[in-house]
This record gives sequence, C-alpha cells and structure tokens, in this order.
Amino acid sequence: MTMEGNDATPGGNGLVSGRRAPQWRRRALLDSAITEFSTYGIGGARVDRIAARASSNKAMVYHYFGSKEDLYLAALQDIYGGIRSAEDRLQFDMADPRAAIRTLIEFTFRYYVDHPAFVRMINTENLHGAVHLSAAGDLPDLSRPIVAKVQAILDHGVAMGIFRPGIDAIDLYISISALGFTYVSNRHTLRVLFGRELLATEAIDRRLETITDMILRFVEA
Amino acid sequence: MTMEGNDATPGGNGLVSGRRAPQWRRRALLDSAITEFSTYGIGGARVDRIAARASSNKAMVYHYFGSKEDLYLAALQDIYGGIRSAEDRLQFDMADPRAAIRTLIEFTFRYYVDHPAFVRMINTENLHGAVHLSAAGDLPDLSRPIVAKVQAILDHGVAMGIFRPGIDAIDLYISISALGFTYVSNRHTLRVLFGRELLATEAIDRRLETITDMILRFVEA
Amino acid sequence: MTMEGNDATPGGNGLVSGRRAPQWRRRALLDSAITEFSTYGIGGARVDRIAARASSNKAMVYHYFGSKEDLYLAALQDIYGGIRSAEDRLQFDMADPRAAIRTLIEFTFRYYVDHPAFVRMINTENLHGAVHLSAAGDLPDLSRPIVAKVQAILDHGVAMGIFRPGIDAIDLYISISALGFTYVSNRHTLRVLFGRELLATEAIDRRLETITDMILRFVEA
Amino acid sequence: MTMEGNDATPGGNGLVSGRRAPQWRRRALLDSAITEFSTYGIGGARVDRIAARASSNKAMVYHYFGSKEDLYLAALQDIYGGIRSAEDRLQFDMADPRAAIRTLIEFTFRYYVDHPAFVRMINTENLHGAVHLSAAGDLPDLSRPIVAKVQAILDHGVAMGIFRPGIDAIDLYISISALGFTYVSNRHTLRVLFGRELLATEAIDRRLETITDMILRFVEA
DNA sequence: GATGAATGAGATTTCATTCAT
DNA sequence: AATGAATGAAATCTCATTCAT
Repeated sequence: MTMEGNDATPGGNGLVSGRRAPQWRRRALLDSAITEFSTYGIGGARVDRIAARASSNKAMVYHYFGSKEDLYLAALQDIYGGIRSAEDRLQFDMADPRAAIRTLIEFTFRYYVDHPAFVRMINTENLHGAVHLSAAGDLPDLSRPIVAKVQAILDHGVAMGIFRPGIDAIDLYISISALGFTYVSNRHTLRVLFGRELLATEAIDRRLETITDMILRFVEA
Repeated sequence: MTMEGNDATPGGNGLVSGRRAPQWRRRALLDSAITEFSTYGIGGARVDRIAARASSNKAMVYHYFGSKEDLYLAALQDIYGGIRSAEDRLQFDMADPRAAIRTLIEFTFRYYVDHPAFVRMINTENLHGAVHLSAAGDLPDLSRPIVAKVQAILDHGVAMGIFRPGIDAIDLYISISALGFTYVSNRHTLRVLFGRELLATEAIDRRLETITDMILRFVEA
Repeated sequence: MTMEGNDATPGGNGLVSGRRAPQWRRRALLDSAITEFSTYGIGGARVDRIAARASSNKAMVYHYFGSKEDLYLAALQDIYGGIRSAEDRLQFDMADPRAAIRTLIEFTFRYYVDHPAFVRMINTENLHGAVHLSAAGDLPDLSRPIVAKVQAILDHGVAMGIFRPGIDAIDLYISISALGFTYVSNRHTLRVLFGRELLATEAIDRRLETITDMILRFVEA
Repeated sequence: MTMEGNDATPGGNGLVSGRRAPQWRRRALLDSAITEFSTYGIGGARVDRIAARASSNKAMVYHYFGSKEDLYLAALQDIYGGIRSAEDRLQFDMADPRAAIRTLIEFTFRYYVDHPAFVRMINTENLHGAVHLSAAGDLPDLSRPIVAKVQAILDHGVAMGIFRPGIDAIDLYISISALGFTYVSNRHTLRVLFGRELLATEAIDRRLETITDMILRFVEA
C-alpha cells in the first residue's frame, strides 16, 4: 500500500528522550518534519509549515529540536530507526535459503513502496553527501545487522549447495535494495519518460517478481 | 573518471537558442546552475552563487532565463539532453546480443559514475514529482529511443535462442539503470552505513561485473 | 578585593517585602538579575538566564516581580540601597577633616572597585536617561545624605583654616566619584588603548594615592 | 553645544572603503547605527530602526555591514576615529605648559559634552568588556598619540620648573578624562540624586573651571 | 548587454510572557 | 509556591527579483 503524504512514527524513538508527558507533541512535530523534509528537501522545507502541520508553533520546534538542521537530523535518525526496527522484527526461514532471500527481497521492496518518505529522505541525505548521517552515524539504532543476516543466508545456501560461493553480502544487499529503491525513487521521471504508472498494484507485484527472479538467478548455483 | 563538482556542457544542443554572440555566457550560467541545483536542490540553490560561480551577476540570470525556476528547467533539459545525445552516439553490435547488452550496461553505469550531477538532478526532480520534466516532457530531445534499442537487442537475442522470451524492455532497462543508479546516488549513505568507498576505481570495476553478471543471467535462456 | 561576576545582596533591606518564608528565592532571583543586567544591559538581559542562574524558572520571575522591567527596577533599587547603607555605616573623624576626606575617598573608590556590578548598573541606567531611577527616586533608601556629610567636612576644614572656602560639596563629591568611577567603569577600553591592567592590586593602590593627592591639593587652603 | 540625538560623521572614515558612489548610504546607515547603539545599547538596538532612520531597509544594513555585530563594530571604530582625528588637529602651545594643559582639558571636556553618543558608546563597549575594541584594537586610527603629547607637556613643564616631577602621563590623562567623562556619562543619575542640571551652559563652564583648577593644582610644583 | 545598488517579502530564530497542572 | 509547556510578537537575517545607469 502506498501512502504518499507521509509514513511516520517508525522508531519507538527513544532517540532523544527528555521531557516527560508531552512526548506526543515532539512526536507530532517530528512526523510533520519528516513529511516536510521528504517533500521539499532541506532547503525547501519551511519551519512554519512543519509547525502548522503539527498544530503547533515555530517556537515549539526550537524548544524541542534547537534548529531546523537539528530537526532534520532527528527526522533522519527516526527514519533510519524505523527501518532498522522493522528489519529486527523480520523472521527468516534459515532451513530454506531460497525462501529466506525471497522474504528479504519482498520486505525490502515493500518497505520502500510503503514508505516513500523514507526513500526521499535517503535521496535528500545523499544530495547533501550524508554529512548528517555521518554526524549521527555512531548511533546504535542506525547500524545494519541486516547484512549479517544476508551473509548467514548466503552461507547456508552455499553449504546446502543451493547457492554459488563467492558472492559478497554487502554487494548483494545493495543490488536487492537498488532494484526496488530506484523503482520507487525515480518513478516520477520514469512515468514521464516511459509513460508507465509504476506504483499501480499489479505493476508493483510484477516488479517484485522481476527483482526476485533476477536475484535468485544471480545467487543460485 | 569521477568528477564530483560538476559535469556540465552535455548537449552542445541549442534548446533555447536566440542571442548569438554571448552564448558563452548563457552556457556558463547554465553550467553553474547545474552545479548549484545538483548540489543544493531547488530550494537550497542560490541565484547569487550561480551568478558568482559563472563570474557574472544576478541580473544576467534574469536576463537570460527569466526566473530561478525557469533556470532550473533549462538546467534539467540540458542534463537530459546530455545523456540523450550520448545514447544516440552509442553503437551496438547487434550480431552479438550478449555483447550489445554488455555495451549498454557499461555505458549506462559509467555515465552515472562520470556524471554525478546528472544523478543528483534526477533525484531532485523526482523529489519534486517530476513536475518540471512533465512541463518540458514533449521536447524531442528528452524522448528515450534507448528503449527501442533494448527491445531490438532482446528480440535479436530471443531469435538467436540466446535470450529467453517474455522479458519486458522497459522493465529490463529500469533494472539496468537501477543497479548502477542507486550505487552512485546512494553512495554517501552506503559509505556511512557499510564503510565502503563505492567509487574507488576497483570497486567500480567490480560493481560493473556484478551488474553485468546479474543482468546476463537474468536474460539468458 | 575585586569580584567580577557579581556583588549582590547589598541591602539586607526589604524594599518590597511581602511573602515571608521563601524570601531567599526572591533574593536569589534578584542577585541573578543584578548579575544579568549589569553584564548585558537591559535589552541584552534574558529572563531565561536570570531564572536559570537562580536555579529557578521564568514563571517565578513573573510571580515575584511582575515583568522584566519591574525586575530591573528592583535590581536598581537594591544596588542603590546597598551603597546607601554602606555609606550610612561610614564613620568620619570630624576632628581631622583631612583624614575624613581620605576616609571618604578610600571608601568611595574601593566600593566601586569591589562592586563592579554597581558601576555597570549606574552606566546602564544612565544609558537609559535614568528613567527608572526617576520613577523610584522618591524612595528614602536612595537619598544621599553623603552630600551633607561632605558639606560638614568641608565646613569643619574651612573653620579650622585647613581647607579653602568656596568649594561646592556636590561638585566635590562628583569629582571624588568621577576619579574612581571612570577608572573602574572604563577599565576595559583603557586596557585596550593604553595596555594597562588597571585593577591589579598595586595599580589600585597607586590610583587611590593619585585621587587622594589630587582632591586634597584641591581643597587645601 | 550639546546635541543629544546623535553626533556622527566623525572620522573621515576610510575605515572600510569599498563600494564606489553610494558611500553616502553606508555613511547614513553608520550614523543611524551610532545613534541607535548609543541610545539603546547593543542588545536593545533594533536593525529595523537603524534602517528606517537612514531611510533605507534592513537588507542594506546586511549588504554593507554583514551583521548587527559587525555594524556595531564599524560604529565603534567610527566613533573612536572621530576623537582620534580631532585630537590630531589639536595645537598645543608648548612654550606655556600651563596653557597647554588648559587646552587639553578644555578640548577633552567639551568633546564629551558635545558628543554624548561617544560617551555612551564607550560605556556600552565597557559593559561588554571591550571585546569589540580588542578585536579592532590594532587599527592605527584607534591608537592614542594623545598620551605622548601629555608626556611632552609634562616634560616641558618639569624642565621649566613649573610642574612637579614624577607624574605619570597615562594616569594624568585618565584623571583629566574621568573628571569630565563621568560628569557627562552619569548626568542623568546625578540629576535625579542631586537635583542639578549638569549640562546647563553655566554649569558646564563652572565644571570646566573645577577640572582645570584641580588638574593644575595637582601638577604644579 | 552588463553591473552594482536597492527592495520587500519572507525565512529562521529569539524571547517576554502566560497557561495548566 | 512551583514547574515545564506553550504561545505570539518581534527580532535578525536571507533571497529572489527589479531598478538605474
């Protein structure tokens, strides 16, 4: 399911903690900020709009986050915390490496499809050379144990003779990610250039088949 | 070779034409604009900086382009005109579909690697829902005959029994693009999260191998 | 002894009185306010900082003082009450007018040296045309019986043939004050312009000699 | 003659130079800034008012001076450049040290009386610990050759047997300055406390007599 | 065509003050 | 009495755009 506007409240947060009761207001501002930054980029985002969307006022933004840039940072962390915790909840059937890969592919692709704000935030952050992520890069919530899981799946598959050896886990993960990420990220220009509505439900399902097929053919022995 | 800063002057084209002598100044402003927009996004771009980088002044920007938005549009068209004309110069060995696919993959990947500003502009345009591209979408310079070429290669391969049938040309092209595009586009966040310098020369070569391998395994019968 | 930071709690007074138990909190806020106003001026003072320095919160400031301006007024009164009560405690040896003048000079100079916040508050109040002091000018705590004492000393000295007649008490007091006040008040710019640390202990002692010498030569017959 | 409001255009400027024709506008903004800062202090000054008083707009302030603080710095330098150049134009009759001292005293006192904005700026700068002056302290326009002149006068007087030896030139200059400076600087609080209008014409003349008398008695052999 | 000055709208940020508990 | 949250007005600063020459 695609929800353009936003897709916030991902991480159980806890990233900053602090104040007592009105954590809900901080949360509302953060959600609004994610929507805003993912819609307009950093330079185009307006603190005014962020406050208004959260039914609050600009001063609250500064009260809770200090500055527009710090707010962006908090939004970025939250967005990453969201996918991280979703990944942590993922269950792989290690007895069936092929199924495990399918699970990973489907999860990853649908996460992008369902969280366009996540996709845009990543793009925005890359536009800025990932300097903010660097600054926050040591936060444990951002680490990606997912790669260890990919490695484990690959190892199992190789041991079982199903997968071929010599495949780099990070490189594979980048490929899985890329095949879905660009599909979501670039859907607007692709629509204009190729005339296809990529996020139509059947289109999504077909794309998932392509990605799964492509990755499995790549790893299979 | 990667050149961060910019990578302008793509189409010798003449999308707007007009004045004759000081076309070089228009060109300089356009190059500067591409650098600026691809570095800061639309909202973060500064007309002042664009003018200064071109050793000119703001009034010239307005003289030549009318407004910041129109300048962005011109930059976008220029960027697309660049890849279009490069694609037009591409030669495929149709007698060897496998080689033809390799040629396409390498060209596409290296174009992204060598033109990071192109990649960023695409991302920026998608952030904005491709509204500017839509507005300029009927320009002949932007159409993508590349897809027809992919279709032709696929058809040849199927006819020769080398490729399996049923592969959608656009979908395949999106995959080829995606495997390289995200690699370049998201390299900063990937570097922070995975600790790898994706644009080191050997890394690029290895990635090209992965992409080629993956696509060929996917299309081969 | 010089104490930069602050020098509050001058009058144990009770200019406003009122609540009984947590008078210490009012006092803490007032001390903090004196530090703040004397450091940043009225416009530069921050209610937030005043509250924080007193380990309290802004609402308390408003609870006790009503407004920032009223707080400034209270601080000003407190500061003047402080010197007034110190002056009241001064003992002059009227039998020796020369010694009495020396006592006055030393007291005055050292009071400025020891109470830089007092000096800054006076300057701040003068910057604002003394409108606040005017508003509070009828408070008995602010009247200056010191001038009557100067007059008495002068009269005694003239009667004893030690001092020359015709010296205006207020004018003399202004001179005594000025020679020390500016030395303290302008020490920062004087340090930059002349490269001398005016508040070094020996410098202070030497300055006191100069002032005493100058005033005595002026009044002596 | 006292002119409260302002008293600008002191230094032949040249402190920053730059732009061509519209130096008059920069000058107007600077004059307005001097009025504003000397009236409200740094924290109380309003960029809006500064622009409006100069019949300009805020953006021009930032165009010419960069920031409110830099504008304050420029104003401070201008103010100091003003007294410096007036001092440079002073002529002393070195054949008559007593007259020379009189000249210096009268010039100094009347400069304060006639330039209340100068006095207030000095006070404001001292309130802030002279950090701005320190930052600009190496500008040649700010050095004080006046002290060398005082020394020369003292030396002549001592050589002629008119003045007593052992008087420190800087200390003497501080005294001369102090006796007039505080009189002008603190006139508002002194008016409230003592009920005298210190800047009435006759009061000024009488005060000049006091200062002259006091200094001469101090230096004479 | 070209340039520096000028401007007004609007952006981010601050801060005195009040509210709810 | 005491506290943290909330707010609106206003302050500083920015920037796309236009003007005058």
